[in-house]
Amino acid sequence: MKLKNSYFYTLRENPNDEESVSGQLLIRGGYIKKSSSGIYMFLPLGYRVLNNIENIVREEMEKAGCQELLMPCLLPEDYYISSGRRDNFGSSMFALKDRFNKTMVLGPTHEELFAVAASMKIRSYKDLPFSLYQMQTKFRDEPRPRFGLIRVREFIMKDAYTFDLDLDGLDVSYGKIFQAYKNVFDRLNLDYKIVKADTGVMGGLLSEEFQAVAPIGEDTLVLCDSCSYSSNLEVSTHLYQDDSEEEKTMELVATPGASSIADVAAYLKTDIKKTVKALLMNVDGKLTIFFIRGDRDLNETKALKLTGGRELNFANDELIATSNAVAGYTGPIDLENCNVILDEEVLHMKNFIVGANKEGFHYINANVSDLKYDVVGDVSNVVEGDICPVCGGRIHFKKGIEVGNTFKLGTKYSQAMNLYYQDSSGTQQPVVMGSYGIGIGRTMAALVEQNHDDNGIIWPVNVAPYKAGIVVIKAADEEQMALAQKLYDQLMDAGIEPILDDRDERPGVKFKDMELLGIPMRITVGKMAGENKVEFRRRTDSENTVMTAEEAIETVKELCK
RNA sequence: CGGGAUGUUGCACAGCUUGGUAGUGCACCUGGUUUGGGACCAGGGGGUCGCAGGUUCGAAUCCUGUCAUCCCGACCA
Repeated sequence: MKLKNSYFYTLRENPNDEESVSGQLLIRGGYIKKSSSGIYMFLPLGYRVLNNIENIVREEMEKAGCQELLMPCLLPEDYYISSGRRDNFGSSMFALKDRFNKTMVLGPTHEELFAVAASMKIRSYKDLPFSLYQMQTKFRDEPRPRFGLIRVREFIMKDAYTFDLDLDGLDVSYGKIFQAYKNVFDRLNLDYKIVKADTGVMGGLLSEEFQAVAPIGEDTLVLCDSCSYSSNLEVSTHLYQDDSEEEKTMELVATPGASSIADVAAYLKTDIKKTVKALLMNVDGKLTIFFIRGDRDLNETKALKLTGGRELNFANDELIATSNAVAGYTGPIDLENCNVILDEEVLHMKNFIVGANKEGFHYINANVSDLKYDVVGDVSNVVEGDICPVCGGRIHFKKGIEVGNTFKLGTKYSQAMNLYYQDSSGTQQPVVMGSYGIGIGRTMAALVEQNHDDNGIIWPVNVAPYKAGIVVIKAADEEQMALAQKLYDQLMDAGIEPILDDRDERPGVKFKDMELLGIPMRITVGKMAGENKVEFRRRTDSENTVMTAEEAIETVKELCK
């Protein structure tokens, strides 16, 4: 691409409405442009990067034996009603009416439709296994899109689906795609972790996430210092430490004005870890009170799973008033008319402090035998320094961007969508499915988050929109232009399309743009053009290397391998 | 959906408190001087001040409503 007469622009300043580095750099480099909240144009450069990532994903999927197809985006909502997911997605699904007043939706993910496609092929056990995938635009009406391409409402996802006879078959198919995903992210040179995760709205038996490590990530990855334990915070567990104190007798003490757990601990001059706090929640309209150690947070995913609830919010005063709980002083001693849930960790605590259900009072030296509760379960979040559930090492956190996700779905969708096969004994059996996604745009953003400096993006060679850039110092100089053109032609012949900056700009502008864009290799054609000499430098280098034009071509070819 | 903020030319912003001819930097056009890390000088083009009402002789500025965008939270593959 020659910059003169090409669609190309860069911005010198950061956009005022973008916080993430990846969003800022991609916008400034003219890769993407926001069209509305969470919806972006992929401009020529951005589209090339997107295609490069897609092609790597495509190659690995094909290698794993997956076949590509293309599903529609616009679907009757009936598919999701059949699977029972219409309500799960709720308002995060874009819906519209067609001219016959039929409700259509924009697909947020396509398990249902793939099950329909699979049903065309599957009659007997001899038809299995196989797998399908597509690169396609997905729509999710996120409550709060943010961070450039990281959380958006319209995005391209590579989604794949496997169809198997049984769980053993699923394990094999799952393993193949899982390996393909590792290959993809390894090839992209992404710093990533694979973590166990909640199955969420997808349902099923197992979910694992591929998380690009980045401070801006919205997921918390729980990792062990000494083993390979890795898990999303939403499903992480830890080993409990038993308090070795002798049990004492519970005692009522006045704690005037101390209604927050931090106040209570300070007032009684105790470690906050010796306190048990109450979280008064509304689970599907029922007052549910969770008791967890004072320094921990409630984990909503676990809480909902344990209670079997669908929606969890803080309880309002009206709901609290239906019980004898006293906000700020709630304790699991004598609660009535509510569901009382004790975090499992409390069973390992001794002589702790709890609310007395009496304004201005707490109990000290409480023990589990003093408590009245309905259910015990793990409902709290792990914190850094907790004990690894696998090896006993210490836990630490990292932030991650979820770029890929794999699910063992089991038979949830095949049963809902009537996808059965006949086994060798002639009986109908539900097909066992798996589902697998990679966010292409999100992966692009994650790469920028991990690969940039003060001057701009630093693309890995295999996703860069152009692998090499030729900067002509003086475009009006015929000798320089002729050599630049020669380099351009030879790289084109080698199948490596470069950028040729033939604009009538000052050198500084050209260098800055090349760096902002993140072009991995730069060849500068300047004063030494008459001697057939150029300067070469990689985006990560701080110095130029002088070499002949031929050497420069060879170096580019070498680094592109 | 709650809380906060912001909408002024392609981009980034000032002006608003205290109403009176629409500003600055970058980008763009013309001319000149420059020419190896975002040049300089001179001249120039481009804006229904998000939108709709209202107050006023007069509104970018004050009031009401509305829309959009961002941030925190809720929510979320």
